Amino acid sequence: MEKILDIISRKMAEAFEKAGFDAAYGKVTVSNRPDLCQYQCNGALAAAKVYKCAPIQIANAVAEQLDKADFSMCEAVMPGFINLKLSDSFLQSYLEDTRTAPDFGVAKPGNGKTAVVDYGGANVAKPLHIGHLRPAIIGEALKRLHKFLGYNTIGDVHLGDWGLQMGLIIAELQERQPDLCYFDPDYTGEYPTESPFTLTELEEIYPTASSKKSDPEFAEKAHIATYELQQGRRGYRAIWNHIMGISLPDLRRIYGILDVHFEKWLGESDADPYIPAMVEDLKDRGFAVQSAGAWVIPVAEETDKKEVPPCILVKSDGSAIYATTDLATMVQRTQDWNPDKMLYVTDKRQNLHFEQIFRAAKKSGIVKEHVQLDHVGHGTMNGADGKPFKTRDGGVLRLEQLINDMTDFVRTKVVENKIVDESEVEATTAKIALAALKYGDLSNQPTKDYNFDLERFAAFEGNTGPYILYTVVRIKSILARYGAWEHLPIAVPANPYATDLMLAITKLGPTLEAALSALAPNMICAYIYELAGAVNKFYHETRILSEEDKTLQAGYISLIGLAKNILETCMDILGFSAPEKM
RNA sequence: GCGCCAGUAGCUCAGUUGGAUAGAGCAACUGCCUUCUAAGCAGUAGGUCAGGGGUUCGAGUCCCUUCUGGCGUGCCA
Repeated sequence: MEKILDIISRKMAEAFEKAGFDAAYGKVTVSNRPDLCQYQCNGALAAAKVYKCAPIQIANAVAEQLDKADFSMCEAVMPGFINLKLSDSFLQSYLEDTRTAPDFGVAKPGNGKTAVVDYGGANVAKPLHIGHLRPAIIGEALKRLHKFLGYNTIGDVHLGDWGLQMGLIIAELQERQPDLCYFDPDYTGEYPTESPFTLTELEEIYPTASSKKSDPEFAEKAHIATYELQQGRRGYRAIWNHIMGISLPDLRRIYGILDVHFEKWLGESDADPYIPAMVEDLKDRGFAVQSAGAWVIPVAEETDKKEVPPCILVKSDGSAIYATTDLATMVQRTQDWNPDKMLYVTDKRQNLHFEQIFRAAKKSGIVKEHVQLDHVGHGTMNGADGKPFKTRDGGVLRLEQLINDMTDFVRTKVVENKIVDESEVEATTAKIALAALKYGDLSNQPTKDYNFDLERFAAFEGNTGPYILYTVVRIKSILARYGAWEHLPIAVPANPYATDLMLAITKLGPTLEAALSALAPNMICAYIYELAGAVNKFYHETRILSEEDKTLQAGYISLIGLAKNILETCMDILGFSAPEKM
């Protein structure tokens, strides 16, 4: 469906042309003075300069050319704005088209193209912590947004399972249990299927090892272990398998609670088979050069305002680094999926790294020129006091603990309100808590740091996830009492609250498209907040179930039904959903 | 040093192609439940958009500059 602004702009452009001016000035925007009009055109102000006459004269001439059937108001006002209000018939017929079209008539710019979203960033051997919340939530939302807008999407968790961290664990394990068969280079038998450590132990081993990186002797051992693992040393691979076997189910479980689902559970290790050939090829074609003992790809460009260091392909000790696995992953993705777009959702501090590998990939042809590469660098989540989020003892807060805290907080309120039966408390609580958590995060711009304030996010009033859910629940309640409503046409006479709601509904398509091109789920949050507000105002001012004019009542029902469907669609893109009652 | 990002109401934040009177929420104060869920709605109050220059008919938005804070700056991810 053509967007409403495009339709009006087209009509405005025609009017400009008829009045003897360039059609390009006919662009119409949503009014920033809703008290005066619904839409406005500022083209006459810009045109005045070129045509050397007063903007108001142009505005008047243009306004006269507009078709009065489409507008209940079109007037030129000083200094030269053209203010517009749509006619009821125009708006209603547009809304009826929206209601009946598939996916509300939203355009599908994806058009079957493939987008890979790389957004988990979880490290095996390490429990998910609060730092993993944002990439999971933002990535999931961006993936679903792409899918809704017509992309074939592939979400890949891209596990951190191949770097120095694995060497650190192996080195630490060897110090603790040097007699294990995994460390015996002469061992040729089968390795035990049972892991020598539990999940809990593993979660303690890694941080301990990591804290010993400053010890040169230990660091050396870890580097060697990393190298040998990557070279395929049997015993180390066996340990690696144990780590994966223990970690993955737990990662899946936590992501599952967040309703975050990956199509692919690949990791850095899966890129490993692609590394040798890729490195050889890059050397052969002269893209990789030796520098300070390492092989690097120079990626600095003449136009750079800053110094862009080369992309390190092979470290001086011969092992792979994250740039290596990331590039090899691009090789794999291109080969297997041939994507048109690759998105990386990680902490914004990795921005330079992605700049480097994007350049290296484009320059060397690993990724073709037309492929869109984007790094969605998100900010840090801080505590309510604005300082880095720490537990009482100064440690990093686990993601699961954060979810539990939110859930406990919400559960108390759900129980107090006594709206749902005891048997439904947990399910309702989970939905509200998830909405609170996700909306609280996603409503911020991805790039910005923000302060996590549990009570504020879970507050049952204001601009929060629960507010959106509550709006949907109210509509559901009315619809359930009314009966079948899905096929009722949109037919609501002029009424300021209904009109505002209808205007809000027409913004769905433009909002989703803008969110896609800006990679900004916060735009969708702002939209559903506006839409929910319009619903609640309408709800407050209109008696629906007690309306005696059945035709009018059917129109009301159809309108709120459409609003509910749109809210639920947007919520689904953001990754949460409403309960039946709350 | 260089580079990137941020600075908007007491607090947390919107404001994405430069437009009329800078918007929400929280907190404060005031109204509205015998009527579809008051987790709601309506209202009051709160701003030299960090400071200073500039471009423009018009700047929170673009350019320059200063200040403050955060981050990055070749073998961690």
